[in-house]
Amino acid sequence: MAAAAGVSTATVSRVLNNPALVRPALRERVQDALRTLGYVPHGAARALASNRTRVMGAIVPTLGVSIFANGVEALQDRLGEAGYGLLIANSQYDLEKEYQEIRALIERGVDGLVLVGNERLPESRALLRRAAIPYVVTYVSEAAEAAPAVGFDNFRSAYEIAAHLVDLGHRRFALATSPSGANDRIRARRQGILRCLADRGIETEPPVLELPYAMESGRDAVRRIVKDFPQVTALVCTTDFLAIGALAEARILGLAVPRDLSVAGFDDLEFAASLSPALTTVQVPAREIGRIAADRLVGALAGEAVETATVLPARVILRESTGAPRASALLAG
Amino acid sequence: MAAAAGVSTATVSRVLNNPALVRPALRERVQDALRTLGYVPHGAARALASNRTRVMGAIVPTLGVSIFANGVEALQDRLGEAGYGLLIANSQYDLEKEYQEIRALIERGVDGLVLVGNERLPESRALLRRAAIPYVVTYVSEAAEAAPAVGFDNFRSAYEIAAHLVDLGHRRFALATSPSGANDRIRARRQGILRCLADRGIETEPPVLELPYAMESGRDAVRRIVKDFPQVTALVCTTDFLAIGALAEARILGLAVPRDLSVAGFDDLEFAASLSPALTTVQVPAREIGRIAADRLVGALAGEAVETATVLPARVILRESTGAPRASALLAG
DNA sequence: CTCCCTTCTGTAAGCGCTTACAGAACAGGC
DNA sequence: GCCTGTTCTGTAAGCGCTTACAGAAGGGAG
Repeated sequence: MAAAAGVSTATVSRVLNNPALVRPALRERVQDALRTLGYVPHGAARALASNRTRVMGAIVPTLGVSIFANGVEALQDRLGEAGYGLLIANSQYDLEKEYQEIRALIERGVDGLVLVGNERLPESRALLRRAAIPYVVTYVSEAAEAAPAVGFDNFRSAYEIAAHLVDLGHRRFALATSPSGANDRIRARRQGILRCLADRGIETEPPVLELPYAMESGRDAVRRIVKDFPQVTALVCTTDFLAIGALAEARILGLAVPRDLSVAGFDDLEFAASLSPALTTVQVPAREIGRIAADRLVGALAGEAVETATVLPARVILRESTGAPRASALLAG
Repeated sequence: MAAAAGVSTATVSRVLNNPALVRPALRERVQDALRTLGYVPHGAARALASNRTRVMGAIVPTLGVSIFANGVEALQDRLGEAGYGLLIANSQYDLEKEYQEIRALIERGVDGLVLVGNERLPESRALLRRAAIPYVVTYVSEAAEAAPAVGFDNFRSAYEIAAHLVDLGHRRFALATSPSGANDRIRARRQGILRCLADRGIETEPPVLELPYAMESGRDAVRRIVKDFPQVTALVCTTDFLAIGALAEARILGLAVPRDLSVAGFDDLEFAASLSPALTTVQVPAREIGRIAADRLVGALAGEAVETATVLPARVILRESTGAPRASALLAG
């Protein structure tokens, strides 16, 4: 390659990495040669010599949940624009697996890392510290570690959606949640809901149904409510998945939503708006999170000062699945 | 590191890559040192010396479509088990962007590549040829190139779902499809449907509505049908997204599904089964595709002979959104 | 025209591994 | 105990780049 343009490899390298260093005439000669030869730099050699792989890593619980899929897509788009690649891995909501994946990504030499949530094994933190690479924690509003956070306030949004239901007149609640082990986002949502009810003077302790992460679980929740907690008029779910299942089961059982039962979700999946009734839920700024996480990482590598936390708005979207409870329910409550 | 165990770097390398070459006693001494020092190999140096990055690349149209998100997740899982990482990129259904991403991934030195579909720029093919890395094309049932295919038969499945509707007694059809440019899968589905209708002697040429890929488009389709093609009793969509929008709009307009209008989708998204009515659609084996694509790539690098094509079953799932047309419609048709 | 200073280009030393090759260690046969 | 053959380990040469350093080229002042 260098020979073809009659220059040294050093000059070629400069044309590629810092063209301003090379006199225009020479630069163009090299660029021509580059083009006609269809030269493709050797990434590994570059990485070894420069100590930068130009690849970032991201570990999300699963791509099967669209807020993560969308976040990763936005992350990749932005990183691509900045000249970085993206290595991905899934933790499956398992801290041990997350540790393994962090290790694997560090070994592959990622320049930076995007993680989800604040819950992490001590070994993971140690690994991160030793690797001395920048990383951001996402989908949460504050970082428990030195890393900046990019996300939204799960507690607060959940609090607000519960408040909306209280304002509508509901007094008897039930809560359906996916497993909260190793998932601080879900725990924050749950706590936000319970805290709101407590603050608003709801005296009846709401049943909390912790169920597997699946639509089927939402159905179970409704069956349980009908059977064991018939006074309940509002079901708050910590994810849309559960809420969608709940809506489906309510229809099957002949419960009118929201007249007999109000249902609220969280995440605002694409389908939430097209359900019948359309689902009241919290819109999660997934793409925004991905985009900003990319910027933070690229910025950190460029030596920018890091923000501690970027808290994005997560709005409650009022739709048809929540409404005032029936008068009879109010009396019964 | 080597010093800590009192051996040469060559021996350490052997312990890591081919332990059988090292005498057990020495091997353990080295492994101990490895552990206590928390040694992490330097990926780029390894890649440079061995000419293998242990990273694969995948380019999908978008992660926002869950069949691709699930496929990528399964792909990553399997590759991870085999010791490979996964670099991802999105083409956004744009062949030019796909070319750019292929180039970027090759430059990063991926050992193999997973692509979607058979439609590709000549430049992309040239790049792939020159890079001389194995790759597989997915979500299609045959490869137009030297690469093996891992997927299912879009044409055939679409044909079958159309046949189901004809069997139910439908004679007036409409077709809603997402953009088919740069998307051979969608084109195959469309052709499968049209071919079936032709084979079955449906004489009225069905209107084909090509619309943007969005739920909203499904709504548009139903409005168009009501307005311009009132005799239509069956709407066949090339993706569930459109079908779900169609179902939503039908409800709004007071059309009973399937009595007034049968609606069929394609993809079997998670929600398809929970809609009301539940959607008749084609189940796409996304995870299976990801898993097998990983195996093919890993196998090719291990020198295994390549299969030409792996065609997985994609079953039609009959649910509630399709049924016999009203008698009056039949007469009108 | 010479000298000095600035700007550009080439030389060469790595980056941290893998691996061909050669030499050391050991076992077995005589 | 010596020789041969086998098994193991060390030596050293890269892998294809980047970059510090030095040397060449060019420009202006005297």
